[in-house]
Parts: sequence; C-alpha cells; structure tokens
Amino acid sequence: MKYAKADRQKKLMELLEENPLFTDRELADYFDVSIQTIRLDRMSMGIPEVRERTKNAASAYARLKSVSKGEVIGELVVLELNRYSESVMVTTPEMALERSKIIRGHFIFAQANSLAVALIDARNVLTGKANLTFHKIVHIGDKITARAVVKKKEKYRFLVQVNSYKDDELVFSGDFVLFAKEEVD
Amino acid sequence: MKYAKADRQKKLMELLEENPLFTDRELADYFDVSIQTIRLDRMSMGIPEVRERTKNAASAYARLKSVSKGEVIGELVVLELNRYSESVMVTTPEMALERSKIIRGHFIFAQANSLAVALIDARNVLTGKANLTFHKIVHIGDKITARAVVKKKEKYRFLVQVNSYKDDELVFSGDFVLFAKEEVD
DNA sequence: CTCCTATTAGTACCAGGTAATAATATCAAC
DNA sequence: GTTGATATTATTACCTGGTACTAATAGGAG
Repeated sequence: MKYAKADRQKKLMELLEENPLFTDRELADYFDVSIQTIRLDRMSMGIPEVRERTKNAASAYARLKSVSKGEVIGELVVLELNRYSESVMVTTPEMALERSKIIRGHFIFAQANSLAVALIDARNVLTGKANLTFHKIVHIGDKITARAVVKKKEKYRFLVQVNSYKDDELVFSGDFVLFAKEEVD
Repeated sequence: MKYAKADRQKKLMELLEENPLFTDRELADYFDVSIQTIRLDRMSMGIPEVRERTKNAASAYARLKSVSKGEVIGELVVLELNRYSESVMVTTPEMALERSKIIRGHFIFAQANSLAVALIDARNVLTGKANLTFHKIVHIGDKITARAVVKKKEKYRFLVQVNSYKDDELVFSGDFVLFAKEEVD
C-alpha cells in the first residue's frame, strides 16, 4: 500500500529532518512514486534540493567545529600556563535545545573544562572531578567569557576554578580536579 | 606576489580543512590562478570536489545530531518518570579529541545530564549543580550506558545520581541537582 | 460523464564538477 | 640564445542532481 499524499509529505519531512542527504531519486524509489511527485512535495513544503540541504548541514557542522579549533572550545584569549587563562565563546543555534533559544549546559561545561585542561602545562591532562554550578540560563548569541585560575598545584594533581560570565554576570562556575598523566592510549 | 606551488597547496589544504565549502572557482579567484590549476592541486593531494567535501561534513553533522534525537543525548532505553531512567550512547569520531581516539568529557557529561533532565516529570527542568567524577577514559566506538536514579525529591528540587558504564565498568558518575521551573524564556 | 486533484512525462537549462588532450608559460642549465 | 622540464592554462565532451515550465494522463466524488 502506497502512502496517501498527506502521509507521504509528513513522512518525507521527517526523513529529511533526520537525514538531509537523500536525493529525489532515492526518495522517489522509497515512496514508489515518480521523481516529479517528490519535487512537487518538496516545493509545496518549501524544502530545498539535496545540495542545498547538504550545504546547510555542512555549514552547521563548520560553525560548531570552528568553535573548537584545537583542543579548546571557544577562543583562547589569555594563557599564562599553570596560572591563569581566559576564553571567549559565542553561542550558536547548533548549541541550543531544539525549538528553543536556550544553550545546552554541556557546551558551557565544555568551554570551562577545555579551558581548565589547556591551562595545565603537561603532555596529557585528564579531568578527574568537577563541581559545577549553573547560575543563569545562556541563550543563542550570548558571548560567554570563561576565566580559569589554578588554585592548588601538586605534582600530578591540579585544582582549577573556572567562572563563566555573560557581560560580567556570572552564569556558571566550576571547580575542576585535573590530573597530569605521562602516557595515555 | 602569487604563491609558489608548494605554498599554495599547503594553504589550499588549510583553507579546505577549515571550510570545505569553497568551490574551485572561488579558490581560483582567491589564489589568482586558473581553475585547472586548482583542480590539479586537489588531484595531487587527493582532495575531492566541493559536493563530496560538503557531503562528508554534512554526514559528520548528521551522525552527531542523530545522537540527540529530541532532548536526550544518546538513546533513551528506560524511562520511569521521577524514578529511574537509562540511555545508551555509542561514541563517534566527531566526539573525540583531534587526532586521538579519546572522547571529550563533555559528551559523557551531556549524556548523563540530559538523561537526568529527562527523568524529571516537569515542563521545564534546569540543571543547578552537578558533581562529577570521571573514572576512566572513553574511546571512539565505546557503547556507554548511563543509569539515572532520583535520590531525593522536593517540590521544585530534585537530586539525581547518574552512573555511566562501558561494559559494566564504571567510567563516570555524577550527582545532579535539578530545578523544575514554571516559565522559562 | 465530468470536474478536480494528483501524478507522471518531457524538455531546455544550470552549477560544479570529472577526464582527457593540447597548447602555452616559466625558468634554469648549458 | 636554445633546449628541457615543470607548471599553468584552455578546450571539449560528459556526468549528477537538480530548477522551471508545459503538457499529458489517472482516479475518484458527485
């Protein structure tokens, strides 16, 4: 049994939302209709062609990746090894909860954690423990500045405190226990 | 002054690594050489065409996004609201540190945190505090099972404990303090 | 049987390539 | 200067996955 028009269009939308890479040819085969029907469906729902969809997904990925050039999430703006470091991250739509402008907490954590790790002058640094407090909600487009300070320093064990601000308003703070290791696989 | 061949190819590689969306035409204009030169450069370095590069970036994004259908990072396998929940996440290359097989900690945190949030039966749930311990390093391809239990439940305040395992080996544990809020912008 | 919606078909055109072949630059060495 | 080798540019035929448009069916509901 073939899909009715409405069902087909709904399913089509779902399919492409999940995987934007299908060509009209593939979709036509999947729904067992002609390629023109698929195109009419796309047109009526305002869905662009594969190459356009692919490009959109790719640039979303590029935006997300550009935030983490190297190991640090965000842009490292100050780095005094084993003392103090600072990074700035501008939040993008890719970091938000679906259909919302609220940034997922793990991106805030990621910025802080990667900054703390970068601060330590050792070949391999691992996060052991972390104590986090989320003070305020962060939204798409907010520019978050994270400041990390080494509080305690033993041979292989470091205590780093990170505070993250949006315009001087504290939105997040965390205490990190980091370990410097020699070899890691 | 134009680039020498070697410099041009090196720069070309860097450009495309950072942003795979440039067409040969754009690259030719950028380097002020013919389009054929750009193609010879790509060929000699084994770099595929734009549409191929775009598709690769897009599927990396699709893989990453497919991990978080809805709000939960990973796949929700058990959900007893306000009691217990469980999710499974298979780690992918996109989650790893660069040139490494080690998964970035914030993905492990993301799975646990989103699972804890999903567990609470309320319109809007926010993470207030979190106490994390990373016990073991997680690698690309590892299948991580997170188990969340509500430990304490007040009116608007919940205490959730999450333990994450790789094959029954504890790799992460966290205590989360969550708040149920009425309205959130 | 007819009207309407849905579907299918066909054509010209486009971007951004591959692949292959041929014609020029450029420059160093003799 | 002339000769070679390497680098660059040009040209052409062909490919995929479309857009945009026109026209021809198919299938039901009344």
